[in-house]
Amino acid sequence: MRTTLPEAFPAHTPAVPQIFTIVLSHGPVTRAEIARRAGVSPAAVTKAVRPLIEAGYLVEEAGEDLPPALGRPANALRVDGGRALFIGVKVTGDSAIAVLTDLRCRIRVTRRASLDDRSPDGVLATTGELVTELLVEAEGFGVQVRGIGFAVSGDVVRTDGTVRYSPFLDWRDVPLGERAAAATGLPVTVENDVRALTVAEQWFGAGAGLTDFALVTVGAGIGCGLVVGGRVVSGAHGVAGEIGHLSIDPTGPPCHCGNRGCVEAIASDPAIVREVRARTGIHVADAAEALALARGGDTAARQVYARAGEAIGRAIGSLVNLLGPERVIISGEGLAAHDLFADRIQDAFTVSAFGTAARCEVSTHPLPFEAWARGAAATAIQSFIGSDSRSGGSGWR
Amino acid sequence: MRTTLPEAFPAHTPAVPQIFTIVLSHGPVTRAEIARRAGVSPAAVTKAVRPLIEAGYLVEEAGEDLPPALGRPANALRVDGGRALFIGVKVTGDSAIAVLTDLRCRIRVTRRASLDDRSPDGVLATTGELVTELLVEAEGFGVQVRGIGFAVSGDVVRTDGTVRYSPFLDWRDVPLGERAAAATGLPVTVENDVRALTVAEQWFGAGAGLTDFALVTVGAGIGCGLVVGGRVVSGAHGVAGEIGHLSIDPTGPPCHCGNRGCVEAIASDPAIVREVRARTGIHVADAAEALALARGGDTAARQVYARAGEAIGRAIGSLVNLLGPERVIISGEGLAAHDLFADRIQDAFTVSAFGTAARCEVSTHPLPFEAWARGAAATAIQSFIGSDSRSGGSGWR
DNA sequence: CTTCTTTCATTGACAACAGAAAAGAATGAA
DNA sequence: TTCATTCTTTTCTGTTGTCAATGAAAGAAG
Repeated sequence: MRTTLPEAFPAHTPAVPQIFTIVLSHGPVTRAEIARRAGVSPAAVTKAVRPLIEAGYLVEEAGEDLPPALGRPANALRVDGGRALFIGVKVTGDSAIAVLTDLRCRIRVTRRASLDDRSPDGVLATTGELVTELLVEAEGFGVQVRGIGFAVSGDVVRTDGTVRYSPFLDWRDVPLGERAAAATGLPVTVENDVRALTVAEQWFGAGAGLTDFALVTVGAGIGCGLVVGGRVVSGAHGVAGEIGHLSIDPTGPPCHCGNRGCVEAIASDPAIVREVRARTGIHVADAAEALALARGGDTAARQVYARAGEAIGRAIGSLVNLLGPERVIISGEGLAAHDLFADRIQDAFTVSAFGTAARCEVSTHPLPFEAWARGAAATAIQSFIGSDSRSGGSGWR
Repeated sequence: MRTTLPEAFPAHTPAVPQIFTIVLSHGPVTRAEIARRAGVSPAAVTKAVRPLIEAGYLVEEAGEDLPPALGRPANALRVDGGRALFIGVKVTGDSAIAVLTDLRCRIRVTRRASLDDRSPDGVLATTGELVTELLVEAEGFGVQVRGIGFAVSGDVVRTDGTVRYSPFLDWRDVPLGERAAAATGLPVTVENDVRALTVAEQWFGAGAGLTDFALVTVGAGIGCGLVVGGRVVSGAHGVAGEIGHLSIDPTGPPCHCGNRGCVEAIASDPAIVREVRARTGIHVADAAEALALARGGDTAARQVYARAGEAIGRAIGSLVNLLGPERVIISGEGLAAHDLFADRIQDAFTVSAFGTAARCEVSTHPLPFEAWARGAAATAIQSFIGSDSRSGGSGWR
């Protein structure tokens, strides 16, 4: 027996997605504050939030305000995360991870599976099982799952749910969204993995409330999500943020892209492993072993990490010079080596950043691997509340 | 005797600035086409456009359509540039240039003056004279000047018309807009020079109709204006596009910014002069002499230009990898040496650009020096038609 | 203990805007 | 001549959000 489900999201006035997003990312917030942030009248806020409160998506926060305030005390609003569930799926080259989140993108359940068959059929079969399991879990919460998001690395067309090209999966023009929607009967969003993670950070994470920031992910590859003027950058051809192929040193090691000295050819896990082997003569098997060697005090190995940090710092310097963001968030599995290169990143950045750009704050923000799947869920939430159509607006010309 | 002046711009419906901008940058265009581009109904276009036609800002283009069309022939609209005039002023370290343009940003009159006194008072005096002369010229057209734009290099706060810091002028926190408005009684806009030029290109130039492009200016410095998602990028702290301080080579020549191998330390006019002197032993006085030497066949000098081209190309590659624009437009006085480094720019870009980013078209687009002042006028036009408030919109969070 | 001030929230009237649908206009095709 | 097609306009209608006034809930001031 399942409790009654709330109706579709009552986004019947255009300002609703904006207002809801403000409440979502700015915690409990008063109507007056919402009105100021959104640049609309308080009356408009009152009218917009009423249906949301009635539908249960927003609740009034009792008491706990900033006590010493003049005038009538404000009633803060917050999102009741429990009124809707979402599923986010991250697909890598050899595994899939899926999370069940609430409307506030808090992870409730996590499921993983290894991926033997990378073909579209194989991936759909594996992720389909994960999704089914999570849908069963969801029944325990008595709340319906309102959307599924997929995060895939590569060239993804969000608007039509197509994976144009994914090197890791060796996919070309796969209508993932369409197929997954057909299989599950639920709304499906498909987004590039880094952009999905960026959306999650923009709304719920270290980028909350910022209009200009960058998220740099360090690990098997070096990726980057950009938020400029409050909007996630997709580029004219759907590809952007390729910070991994910024060439830092024209005499640096060759990169698989054909250029030399790319950050990815210096600071990605494979590059580090390769370089540690070359410099120490020790055949480390993977990034973990290379890291252990460096932690053990091997000077040559430590130098490899130092060099990686410098490359990342310089690349971030370039990014900051170009875009002038307020913050750069470094994340990814590669942060395991944080202690070995964090200082180098900061130093190289400080040297590279020009003028006021140096005001940009560069910080590391470790994220568990589920965060990638959480990012996928965030895109599903975005779509559910009707925010994606708007924020993707043309900004005309 | 002066003809009757049109009233203030009738932007009484929110869609007017957008629609007017479309007509402005897409030449004669039919209402149906406007509706498609703007994403509004044809009815809305009809209604929005009528007051503009009545006020004389738009006129119906007779006949000359694309002849072989089915159905009722369309009536194209175009902007009547002659119905309003604007003044654009570009201030450099040693001179000021001012242009009188029409509403379509076509230059009608140009005036220059050398700048002996760079203090705010001195600049206001000199530019004030230029503006006065142009206002006199404007009377000959029988049309009122509706706004003045200033373009200044450095950190400029457009919203309040303040020059926060301009190294060339040695200004800090100068309320240029306020003072100029008080002196002239006209609306004044103040914008960073590269961003102003970018606006002009976005509306009237090589970037017309593109949502993602970059304008790279080569000359005494290396600058860059960015348009991402249809909006000019200003960065969180008002500074962006510092492509000149992208470091291309960690072992390159030192730059005044403290880093090494910046594009500006390799490819700016002063850097080229310095390097040509060092390599040839010939004491060339300025960029023109260095250029003459290279054109004369001096191998060492030619290599300096080749290296400059490579640096620019690599920097553009970085930019394109990060932002994925549709086009990069190279301009500036430095293009005088176009024949000496254009190939190198293209080659270096092709090597640096990753994947689909390489689809980006890199083209040179020589602009006369007045173009900088024209950019300033473009910002005045933008402000006049009420487009700046909108396009600078928050895109929330 | 009242009264004032301040801020937040709500209400109802109102104006503006955009969309839908239908009609009209102007052409080529059948 | 009639039809099909496309562009443009008109009228109507519903939605949105602002305005201005009002109420609510506190602290501050006398």
